[in-house]
Amino acid sequence: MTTVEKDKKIPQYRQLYEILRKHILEGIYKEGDLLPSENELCIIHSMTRPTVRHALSDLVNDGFIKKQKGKGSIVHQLPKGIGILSVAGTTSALSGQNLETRILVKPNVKQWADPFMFNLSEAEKDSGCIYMERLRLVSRKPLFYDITYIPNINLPRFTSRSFVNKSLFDTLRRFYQIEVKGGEQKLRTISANKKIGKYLEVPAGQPILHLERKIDTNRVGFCFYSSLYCNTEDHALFGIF
Amino acid sequence: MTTVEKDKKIPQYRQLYEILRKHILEGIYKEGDLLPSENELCIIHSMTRPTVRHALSDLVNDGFIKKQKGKGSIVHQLPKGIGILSVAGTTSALSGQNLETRILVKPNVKQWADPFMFNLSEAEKDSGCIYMERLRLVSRKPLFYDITYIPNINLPRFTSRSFVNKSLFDTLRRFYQIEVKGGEQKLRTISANKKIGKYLEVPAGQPILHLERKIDTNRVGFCFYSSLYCNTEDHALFGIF
DNA sequence: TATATAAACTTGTATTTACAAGTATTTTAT
DNA sequence: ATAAAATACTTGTAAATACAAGTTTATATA
Repeated sequence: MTTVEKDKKIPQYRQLYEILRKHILEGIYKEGDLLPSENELCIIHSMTRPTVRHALSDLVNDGFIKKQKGKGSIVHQLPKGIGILSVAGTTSALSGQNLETRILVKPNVKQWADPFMFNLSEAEKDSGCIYMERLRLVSRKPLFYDITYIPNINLPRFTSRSFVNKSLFDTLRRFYQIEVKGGEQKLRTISANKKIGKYLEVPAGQPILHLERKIDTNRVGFCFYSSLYCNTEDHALFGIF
Repeated sequence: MTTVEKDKKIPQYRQLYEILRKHILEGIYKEGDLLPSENELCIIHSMTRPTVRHALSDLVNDGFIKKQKGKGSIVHQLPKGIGILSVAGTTSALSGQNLETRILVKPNVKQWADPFMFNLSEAEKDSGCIYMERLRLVSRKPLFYDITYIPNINLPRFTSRSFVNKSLFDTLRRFYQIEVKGGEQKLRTISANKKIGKYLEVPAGQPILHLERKIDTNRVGFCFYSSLYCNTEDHALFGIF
């Protein structure tokens, strides 16, 4: 009963979502394939149709499948992602193996920048922020330069954790039970300055994509923030809407 | 009973979605406000909770509200949008009045470019495409340069319609009963070349955001495509995830 | 008065049932 | 053999119900 106990708090629709998502990413269901019908999924996983439909609805929103009335759920293979971002490789497919994370500035407590890219609550301002800079590389080439700002609220031992080749999201989820729910982002293009050019290994003046993102979590009032510079020369960012 | 007949085919959850969306955009519910509770909405609109929750779920996905367990649905005012895109003004708020659409190349039937930015089906290739170029201006300043590709399948009189200051989406919906369901997009940054610089009124070499988008509709197998160049100097693109 | 407790209210999850509408298949009639 | 009609299967919409869990408000207690 341990497995049941472990999954006790995870909703059924979420469990099914994770299973199907995993199967799609593993290639068990390939692009264009039909998923089992909703009624079949009900029987297979001992759920009712609304529960199955909740899982499928989330898969649609995350771009893994599209649904067609009268036909079924069609797999819509997406490029692999980095965190929330999906990256479409123009040359080679992106896999976990040629992906590397390098820490430029280790997590340390700071004051918030003023003005900040998003409006901060008083509680956030008062508590200060944990600051870190990371570089994401794909096939040895730097792709993202990411500055992360996390409110310093009830995150014991956070600054001493290692983030090399580990997802920040995973760390937050594993050690602090913080789940990413969604967020908002602003997109701009800028010309690489000296500093960004150095990190992303591009000449100054090259057009760079700048994302400012606010990331919401399941902890009420707890968001974190990211300023992300991306070189889209070889890899386009990919999104669905 | 005409109004009832007119809305006969529109699902109840969609009707509620449209009402609440309108009220939020009109400012009846302002940022941070709580919407009526789900049970109140049930009584007000004579629906059951699953129907109300369907509407609210769509509003969450489209970024109009966020929900908090035990509290309610909180309005999350977004910048006004252009088509699917949301634009965040850095200087002044964006309103419908200072928005202008200019036709650069009137709709005309063409062959598809080869290679095309997305994979095309045989049916799409055979039928050719309707091509048009438009410029979107905000406060007299060009913001988007948009090249649109629409498969020439069963769209009588399309090339003779006017699109000045009219949404392409509205035209497709009104005259052809085609509704936009969603889509996918690739984001890149480029340096403005001479042509794009001329249209967007920026010096050549300026960083420009390039979006390649495939837009799905309710007509099975019918998508259209857009290659969009955006000057993000004054207005950032805005998105939720 | 201040604090702890209880109640009321809110959204989240889940089941069961029913029918509508689009798609695919099978059967039937020509 | 072909075409039309019927059938089965699929997703879409919707109601009624129940309980869990988080938030707010009201109440009782110290």
